[in-house]
Parts: sequence; structure tokens; C-alpha cells
Amino acid sequence: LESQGRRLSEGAVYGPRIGLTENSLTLMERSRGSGEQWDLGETKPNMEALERGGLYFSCFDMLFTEDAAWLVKLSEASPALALPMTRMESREEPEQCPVIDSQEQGLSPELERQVEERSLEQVQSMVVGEVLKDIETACKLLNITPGMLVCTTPAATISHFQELPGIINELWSEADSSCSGQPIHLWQFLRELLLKPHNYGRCIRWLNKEKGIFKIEDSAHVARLWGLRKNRPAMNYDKLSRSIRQYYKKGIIRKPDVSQRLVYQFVHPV
DNA sequence: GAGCAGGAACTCA
DNA sequence: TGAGTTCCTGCTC
Repeated sequence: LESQGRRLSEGAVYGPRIGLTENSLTLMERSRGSGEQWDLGETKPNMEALERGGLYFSCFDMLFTEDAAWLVKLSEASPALALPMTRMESREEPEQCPVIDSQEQGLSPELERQVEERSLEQVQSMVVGEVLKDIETACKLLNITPGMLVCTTPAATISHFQELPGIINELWSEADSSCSGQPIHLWQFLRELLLKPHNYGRCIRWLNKEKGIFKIEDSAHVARLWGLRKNRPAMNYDKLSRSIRQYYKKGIIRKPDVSQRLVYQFVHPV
């Protein structure tokens, strides 16, 4: 999710998290294998094609820029398949893609080419149908409307999508801790604060993110936030730090090698 | 005085 | 039973 040019092999990992089904990922993979390859340098002209063709582009497509380019190429090749995102109509995909052995049937080169094009269009149709269904599912999961994803210009589209995967990450991050049905752990809460430096940088911040070393700048504030989260109005730093110290023997948090006041270290930094 | 370390008893899901 | 929470004593900076 974090970098925009990741290949589908990684999509197979992240796809399910954003609602992409294994089915559509497989279809996209297959189509990539049989079709042309585009590098990231071709994104821009394809974005121009996107504007010309009026194809709406979802943030989920940007998760895999190469695949986004593929979809744009698809829209150029077969405009009828390029459905506007806002409509979110689920297409009736073909039952299966026919495999035609043109050699055995003795088809002419021209007819063979047409057969291949037809087959490719059917595959593309299946892929688009699956992707659109997945996007609809993902929108439902994230409680966002498809209209939120519509952009009018390529530049705005790129900018918008760069912001949206960040928001999605945050939503998933919060979902991990608050929607799983499990009470949040203190170390998770601290990590949450550290992951939002623009919000909590004044009360807690990384000293060395790679090593997982962080400093509590405003102990009273962090304790107050923890108390709010756990509905413990009497929480203070003395109690919070006692909970942190419980992590010493569990191997979750420890004091750094050079011990400093209000400085702790995650034993296994992310 | 604030923070640190750790024991012990307690609550809560 | 696990994960804190609360209270405590003693120590260091």
C-alpha cells in the first residue's frame, strides 16, 4: 500500500486487506502475463488518455500503479468496458473464457488475430467486472462513497490518491486496534500515538524509529490520553510507567542501553 | 520533586 | 488467566 508501484505479488498480500478478492488478483495477474507490460514512465500519457476517455479511477487502482496503467490501456482498447466508478454497476461477467485452438481450426491470420482480440476482450471484461466489484466492497468496508474517489484532472487524481492510501492505512491501523473486539494494549496505544506525530508529537516522539526508541515528552498528557482510552480517569504517569515496566519481563518494551528519563525502547521495532 | 524499579494485591473481561 | 491498575517503599537524578 505504501509505495505506488508495487507489483501484484505484493498485491496478493495486501489485496485481501483492502477488499480485493483472490479471484480478481488472479485474473489481473493472468491478464498482465498475457498482455503488454508498462513501466511507471508511461503512467502520465495514460493518465491523459484517462482524461480523454473520461474513465473514473479509484484509489484502489493506484495501489498498484502498473495495474492502474493496465486499466487505462484497457479503456482505450475497449471503451465500452470502462465503466464510470460512480455508477458502480456490477457487470455480468462471462461464465468462462473460451480457449480456441486456431491452429487446429485452420483459421486465417486475420481471423486468428480477431479471435485473439475477442478472447482478450473477454478476459479484460472479467477483470474489470471483478475489480469494480472489489472496489465497491472496499468502499463499503471503509465506509466511503465512490464519489469521494472521483477526480477531474490527472494531476488532481495523482495528488488525491497519494493522500487516500495514507488515510486507508490509518483506517486499517485503527481498525486493527479498535475493531478487532480485543482491548487495546498499552504498547499498541503508544505505537498509535507515535505513528501520528502531527497529532501527538508534542507529548511523545521517536528518538530513533529504526531502533524503536521513543521519548515521552509530556508524561501527564500521555497518561491522560491513556486514561481516556481505558476509561480510567485516575490514570497518571506513575501508574502508566508501572504498566510499561511490566513489559520489561515480557520482552515488549525495555529501557535503552543508555538509560534516560522518559525514554523507552520497543524490543521488536516495526 | 520527578522519575525509576519492582513487590503485592486488586479489578476486569 | 492475562493485562493491566493501584498502592506502596526505596532509590537515583
